[in-house]
Amino acid sequence: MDVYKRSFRYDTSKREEEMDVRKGPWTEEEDSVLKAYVNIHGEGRWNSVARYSGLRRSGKSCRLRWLNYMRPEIKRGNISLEEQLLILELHSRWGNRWSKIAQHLPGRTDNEIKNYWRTRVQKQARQLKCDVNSKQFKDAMRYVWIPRLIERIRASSQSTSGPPSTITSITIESGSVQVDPSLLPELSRTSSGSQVSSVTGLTDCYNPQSVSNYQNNTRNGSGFENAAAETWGRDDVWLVGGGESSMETVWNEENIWFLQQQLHDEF
DNA sequence: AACAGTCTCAACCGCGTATCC
DNA sequence: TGGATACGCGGTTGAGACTGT
Repeated sequence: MDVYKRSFRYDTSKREEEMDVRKGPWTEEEDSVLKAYVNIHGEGRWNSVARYSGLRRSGKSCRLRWLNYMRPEIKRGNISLEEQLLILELHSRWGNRWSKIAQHLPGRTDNEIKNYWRTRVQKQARQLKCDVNSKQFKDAMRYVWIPRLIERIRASSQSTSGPPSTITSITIESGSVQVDPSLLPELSRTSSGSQVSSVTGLTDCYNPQSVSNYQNNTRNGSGFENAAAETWGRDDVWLVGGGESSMETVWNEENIWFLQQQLHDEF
């Protein structure tokens, strides 16, 4: 990569040109300089950080490095099932508002969530040969992926007594998953004002009968949806193996092939 | 072991908005 | 009020890691 390539933007880039700003991966030394500076002066005023810390980096670069990598509360490691569930739900509500979504996942950055979406979710859409924004894919998420995630969250919370989730909107207690209704209004519509809605009810929303009801209530069910309703209600169809990630479990090859058939019968 | 293809994620870019003077 | 500057967001890129042949 050309780490010294120049930008011709007017504002900060103009200054960057003048001061020979460094680009590319950060070194440990740069990290410690940034950390020391932020510890003393606090976050914000990133151009000042760049100017006075001695780093030959742009303010933007300093900000990004701090927010996405160096903040002490940054959480590392795989996105948990609860986090996946929340990302799917919040994305269905807000779309690509990554920073807004990230606000509800403590320790996760917008960049991380964006990467997760692009690498995992969009990949599934590609495999299904449909657009990630298409109704078909959204239905697949809503009626297959999300219910399976909920099922797995419940199963894992029953089988382990590990530390509670750090996600404030979803908590797991004695085998049931509690979801903050303010974040999932669509799913909590039936909870009549209680502070949390149990996913026992949420799962019910996704059983085959409910899917069928949904179809009747919206439009005459298509072949895709009818077949999906019949298939997605059956756990054994989607559970292959045991230890893999929830996505691989749900989107095994056989089922992707099946969904592809159903999706393209529609066209 | 070597190579090719794929995946992951840190970092960059451009643009829109907020703030300052 | 308007221009300059700073900040934040979403989209994109590409190097390195990983996986399959």
